[in-house]
Amino acid sequence: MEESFFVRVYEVVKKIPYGRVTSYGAVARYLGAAGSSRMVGWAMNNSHSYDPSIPAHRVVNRKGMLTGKHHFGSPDIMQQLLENEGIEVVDDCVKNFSGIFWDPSVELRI
DNA sequence: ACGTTGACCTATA
DNA sequence: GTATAGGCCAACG
Repeated sequence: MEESFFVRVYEVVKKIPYGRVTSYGAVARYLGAAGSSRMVGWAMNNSHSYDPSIPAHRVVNRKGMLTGKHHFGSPDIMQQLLENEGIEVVDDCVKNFSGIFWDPSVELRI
């Protein structure tokens, strides 16, 4: 299975449970590409080209801040989607981030 | 083809 | 504790 790094990211992101969020670094580390967190961001950028259904809104940066909200077509979509799942978002930052944080390298345990 | 940018993270000063 | 630098790999100009 020679799945590209991007595809790997998509698979993990789609496995994120409801009402949970994760960070780019966590996904990158789970894929064994710790340090290449930027590639995860690029993967999200191309996510619409592979699978538009990818919940990229559940992926935020280390601070829990919605850094890529501007890439959803409208900067409000990401926050709306998160709030729709019961996630409180204030000032473009996820509340109780550590509480709803979902780490694939811990939950999936590879 | 080269240079810069990019939805980031970690480390050092 | 805040600021700056480095690194990672791929795509865009």
